[in-house]
Parts: sequence; C-alpha cells; structure tokens
Amino acid sequence: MPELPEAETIVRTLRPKLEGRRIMAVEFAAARVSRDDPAALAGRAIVSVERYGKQILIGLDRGWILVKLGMTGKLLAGGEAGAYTRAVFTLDSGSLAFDDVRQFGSIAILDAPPDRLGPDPLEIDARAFADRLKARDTEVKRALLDQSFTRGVGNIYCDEALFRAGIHPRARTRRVSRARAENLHRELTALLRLAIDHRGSSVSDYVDASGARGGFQEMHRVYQKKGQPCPRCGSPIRRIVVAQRGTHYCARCQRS
DNA sequence: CTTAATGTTCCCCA
DNA sequence: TTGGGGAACATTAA
Repeated sequence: MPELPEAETIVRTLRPKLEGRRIMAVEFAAARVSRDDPAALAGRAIVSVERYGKQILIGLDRGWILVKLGMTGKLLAGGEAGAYTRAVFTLDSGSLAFDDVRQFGSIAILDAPPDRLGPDPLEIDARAFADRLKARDTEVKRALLDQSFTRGVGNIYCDEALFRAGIHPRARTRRVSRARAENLHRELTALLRLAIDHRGSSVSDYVDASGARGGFQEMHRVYQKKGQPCPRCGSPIRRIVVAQRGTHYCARCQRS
C-alpha cells in the first residue's frame, strides 16, 4: 500500500493529530503485528511524527515507534476498531488504529531511531544518486526497489520513474551512463514530489490517516496498464516480471 | 481454480 | 561479499 508519497501524505495528516498527545494504552490485537510489549508505551508523550523511507516513525519523550505498513497497512486517526484492526493506541485525546488486511505490516518499539536503510532519494543530489547506482551491478529495477539503495521507492514509482527516464527495468546499473543516471534521479524526484502534491496513489485501498484517498493513480502512465497504448509513442505497454514483481514498461521508449 | 496485489525477509546457490 | 532465484507470510478480488 504505501510508498514514499503515500507515507509522506500519512505523516502530514497524522502529525497535527498526534504531536503533543500522550499515549494512555496500547493494544496489539494480532500476535504477528509486533514482538514488543505494548505496556512499555503507556504514559509516553508523542513529540514527533516523521517518515523514514516508506515507514512511519513516531518519536516519543523516550524511545520511538516504527510502523511498517507492508502492503495493506493503514494508520487511521480516530478510527474505530474493525475486522482488520491489528493495533489500537488510546491517547489522552483521540485514538490511532493500525488496520492491515494482509498482515505484512508490523510495529516495533525502538530505543533509537533506525539508520539501516539507504538515503532518502529526495535528500541526495543527482550526482550522489548516480554514484550509488553505478556502484552496483544488477538490474536497475532491483536497485530502485532495494531499500538499502535508496529508501522509499516501491513498485509503482519504480515503474513510473523508469518510464519517464526512458530506461528499461532490466538495464544493468553499471551500463547506465552517468548522464542517464542523473536524469533518472531528476525524473524520480520530480515524480515523487508530484505524487505527494496529489496525496499519493490509491490503486486499491490506500487512504491517508484521515481516511482520504489519493489522486495520483489518475496520472500513472504505465503501472498496471498492460496492453494499453504508451502515452508517448502509442505502442502497447508490456508486463514482465522483474525481481518477482509485476513490471510495466514501453519496449519502444525504454531500451535495454 | 488460478493469478496478482502499494512489501519484506530468509534460505540456498553461484 | 555480492547478487539472483524462489518461497514464505495472509487475504482479497478478478
């Protein structure tokens, strides 16, 4: 469900509702949602709500909460418990529900903020991005999906960025010229910013913390558009599998 | 009945 | 050490 633009939208809608609140009690309704003891969160004050790649990081007066949304996770401010509610945070004013149909999401209680993932693509420059890309020897799509390469890009924005940059998803990272690698960074960051402006993509059931859908799915050019004409040249969009993920591209505009 | 879905993570092999 | 392939996880919708 969430990639960088969706996580950013969630953070923006969640922050004003959470910052300054105090956690009264937390209940993990499903065993697989967390390995940590929710009792450790009782009494903690929420001081910040940030995005870490495609994850949500909640800063407390002592410690941190890291929410991985997986494929179908939702953080809903003031949400009522439903059939897929996996965790409930009761606050001094209001509440927060973590709903997750497929249960690929999880919640971790940390002593220190995470630091293991790669840089945020919006925070590095084109040159640093190109350096990282050319340091790898793999398919470009694999690199973009690898959260240790850069954090926040998932299947939708990977396919859309590669289309905009005119790069084949199976192109080898080392064979992408520096100019094209830097251009990929420009296209990727412009795409991510535009998607944030449109409050993310709701392709199935993504909603932000207020329950509102995004609008960027209307602007997708190749993702989930197999057989439809390429918006640039008209030849049919193809679907292949790369890194075990459905991959959409235009064979004419994106050469290997 | 089969396939695919916004994501990780782990194990095995080269 | 790096990278690829495949399976697994759980659930729904087409």
